[in-house]
Amino acid sequence: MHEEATSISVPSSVAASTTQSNQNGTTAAATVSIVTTADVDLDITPENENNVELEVPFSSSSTGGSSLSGMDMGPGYTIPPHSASQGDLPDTKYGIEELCPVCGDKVSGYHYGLLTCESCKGFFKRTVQNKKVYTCVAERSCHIDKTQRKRCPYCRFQKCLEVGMKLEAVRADRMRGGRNKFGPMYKRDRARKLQMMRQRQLAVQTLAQRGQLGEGGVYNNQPGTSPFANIHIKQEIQIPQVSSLTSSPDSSPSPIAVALGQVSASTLMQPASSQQPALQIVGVPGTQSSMAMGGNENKLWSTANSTTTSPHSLSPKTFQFETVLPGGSAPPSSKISPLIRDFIQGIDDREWQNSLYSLLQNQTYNQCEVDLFELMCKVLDQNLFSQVDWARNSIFFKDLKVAIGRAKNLYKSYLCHIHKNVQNAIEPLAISNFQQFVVLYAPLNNCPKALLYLK
DNA sequence: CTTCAAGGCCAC
DNA sequence: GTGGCCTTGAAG
Repeated sequence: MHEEATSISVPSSVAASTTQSNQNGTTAAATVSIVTTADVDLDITPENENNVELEVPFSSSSTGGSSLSGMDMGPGYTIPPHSASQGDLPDTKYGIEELCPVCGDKVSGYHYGLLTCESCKGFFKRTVQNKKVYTCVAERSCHIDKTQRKRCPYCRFQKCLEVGMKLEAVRADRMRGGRNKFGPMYKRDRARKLQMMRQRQLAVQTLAQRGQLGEGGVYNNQPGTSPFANIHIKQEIQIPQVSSLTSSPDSSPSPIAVALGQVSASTLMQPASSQQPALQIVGVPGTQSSMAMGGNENKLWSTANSTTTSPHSLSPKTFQFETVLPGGSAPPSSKISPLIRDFIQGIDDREWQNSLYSLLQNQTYNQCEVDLFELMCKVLDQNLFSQVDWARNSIFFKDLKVAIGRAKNLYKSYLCHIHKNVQNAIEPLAISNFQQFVVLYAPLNNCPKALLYLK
């Protein structure tokens, strides 16, 4: 599709390192793709060191918001409050009440790679099957929602691609029925969403009990609400949008953010492509773009339609803070709320502090709300990437004979680092110790290993 | 057998 | 061209 080198953004929980592998797994540089799924699965073998896939339970893809009552499940899907409070699954087809990531309409099922509405399914099918080439009369940044989706097919199709609808799922032979290769992905995504929902309910119940029992420190004055809801800091941070090609049903918000109600209603209509801060990744010919199309015919059409690259998805925006940070190592121009400041200053690792400040100061963000927990997750993500990079560049790391040994060491190191640096920062914020943080966090991510490492 | 994600049909 | 509903057929 985009044969020229293209600067794209991907979520920090999706990819790290320098380039992204193509479909054949061939890539010039090492790739670390991180899929936010259930358990830790570090596959770092000598054979595939240039294409390392990590399945880790951590993600910083949360966005703002703190409502627990609405049971927001992330961009595009929600749990009705009544269902959440009753601890039952909502009476919907997928156990969740989901919105189309393209237009916000009600989804009808998985179509071409992700949950979309019937309308966008049909639109995507017609566009790909008929090789339609649209043009935008405006600036290729038209807002797409349920009422305006017919206005600009160009931007609508662009958004379809951005949120992760897959061109290759449209059959060239138009064969009806059957299943395609995405079946297992749909199944896993469905299971993961249900799991997230259950885990979030568990977390809500746990936190509610903590509040009622008076264990929530200074934040237990409202029984039934999350202490994290009270430390939520409404700051406007702008998170860069990411490439469609990195989006998938796996690109949902962080379970912890979901569990703690940090995904606000204002983000529900946002596609997965605009969820989180990103690493800038420079695509190379035949890597990112080659994922989208199948045969030569499609490539021709794709090339002809390649001007559909959305410019607005790359437009940087600055972030804003509410209060000015007095002194410290933060840049003088930044505005940081006291809680964020306290959190950062509580970290006894100068490098970490600086990376946090630079994260806040230098990255380009889309508008969304951010809170302390999200900030922590971002740092943890970045730290994991750093550890992976460091480990992979270590000559001793290559000498480890068993891949799982590497993975365990890496993950253990990661958790120890978290423990060391976050404990002091968390304590003043109502969590009595880091174990409690992990006790909350690990089950949410189906990661009992995290608990083991801390014992 | 059921499920469900494909493509097809057709009123609008 | 759109979008709701129908039909199909491989997978489980």
